[in-house]
Amino acid sequence: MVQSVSRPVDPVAGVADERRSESRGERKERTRRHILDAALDLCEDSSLVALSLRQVAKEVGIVPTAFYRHFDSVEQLGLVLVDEAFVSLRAMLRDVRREPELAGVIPSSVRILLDHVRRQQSHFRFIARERNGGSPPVRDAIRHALDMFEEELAADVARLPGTEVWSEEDLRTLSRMIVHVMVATAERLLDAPRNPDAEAAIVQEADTQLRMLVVGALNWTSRGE
Amino acid sequence: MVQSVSRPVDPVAGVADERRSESRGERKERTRRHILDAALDLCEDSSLVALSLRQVAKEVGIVPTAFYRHFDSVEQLGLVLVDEAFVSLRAMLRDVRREPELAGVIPSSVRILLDHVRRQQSHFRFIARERNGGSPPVRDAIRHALDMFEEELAADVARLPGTEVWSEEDLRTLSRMIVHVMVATAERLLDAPRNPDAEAAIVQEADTQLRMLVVGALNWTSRGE
DNA sequence: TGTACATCAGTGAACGCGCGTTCACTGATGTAC
DNA sequence: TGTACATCAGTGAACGCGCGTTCACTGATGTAC
Repeated sequence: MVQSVSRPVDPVAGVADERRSESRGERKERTRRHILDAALDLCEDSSLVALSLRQVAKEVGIVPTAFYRHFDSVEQLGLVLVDEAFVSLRAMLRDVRREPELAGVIPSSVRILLDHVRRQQSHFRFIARERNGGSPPVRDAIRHALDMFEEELAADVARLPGTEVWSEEDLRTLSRMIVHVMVATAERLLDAPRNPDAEAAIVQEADTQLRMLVVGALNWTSRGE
Repeated sequence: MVQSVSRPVDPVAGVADERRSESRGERKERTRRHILDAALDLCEDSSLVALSLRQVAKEVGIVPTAFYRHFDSVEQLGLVLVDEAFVSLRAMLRDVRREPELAGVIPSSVRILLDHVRRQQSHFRFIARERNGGSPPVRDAIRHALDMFEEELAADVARLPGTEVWSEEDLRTLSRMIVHVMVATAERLLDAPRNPDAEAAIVQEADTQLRMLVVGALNWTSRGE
């Protein structure tokens, strides 16, 4: 053994020099992160309910029992992943709000969606998958978070000029459809081979869909006047 | 034993008198049906990937190995379920086409959707779940079937008066959104407690959404003229 | 109609394997003095 | 600064269990003569 210094074997790897300065807490946090990442990776093409604690432990490089130092069960880990995924989503909404020009809000939103889907692929895939396919607790957590997301969006839409005359229900209906288009677009982007042309086509269509929705909503309102 | 006639034990139950007249083929078919139904039931709240062959066999009342007389694997059984579910969906589309009045097409479509979701709950739930959460082959089969479904719908929409001036893309975009609304409505109906008020609210909203879409599409078209 | 043979849906023992969870443990890190 | 003790992330053996799959089988149903 070259590495004969009497340190515990670090399953998570990393450069020795960096390790020297790591506190126990930092180490634990690092392992925790690796467990979360491994779980997200491993359930990529099936579902969290089909993922075993031992698979995760093996991937991380720890003994199965060490898992319990971080989570009570795979399902509890799943709930943590839901929280993390929604942090990603809310960050997206924050970016969308930055667009100052009303006219540019649709293309810029779609752009931002594409950008976030690309960078947070695993989180988006996780939500899409577990929203219907997960265990009831995970499913409920996702539904609840999506509802809140929808409400936030409804509030944003309500701030746009011209919407004052809309009823509460119509506002809600519109923002629900916007969320649907966003979700559907995200799902199609996740499926699309990482092919720029395919991505462009999906983005283009999302753009058209949102415009159609807005045109519909505007004319709808005028009907009610 | 009362039933001392030397017949094989029938795991699938049924009245003795009826059984007497059943051929071997009919019996086999009956067991097969029970396997499919049991699988659909058992994966109700998780996913097909988390379902074991032994659970299914136990539910049906056969020995695990007998499963192989009907299917190669749980996954192959899943593909059969996809086919069956889409027969349900196509039946729905057929019903929708029966509506002769253009004006009534939206409310009648939503009614029919509600009706089919109620009666074919398991199939709808299965598709919603496995569309994103299933194993890759099952997922692909569902996607492919949904694409065909969408195409059929696009063809239906194209037959409506006033759509002649639309581009191929716009037609496709609209029908995709209609499918999205239908899918989303079905999912919400599946979640809704079997409460008439909740169902009515969802149906009402779907109605509004479809109308908004149509209004949007009509005005959209006129922009292109 | 009766007999001899083929078919085949369902049986049941057996296998090796990966699973979640328990438990007592180790030894580096952290802390109190 | 040095020492003695507490903490606690990760270890490794062990457990009983349900899993998919193999195999040789049984005996009612189906068929050919």
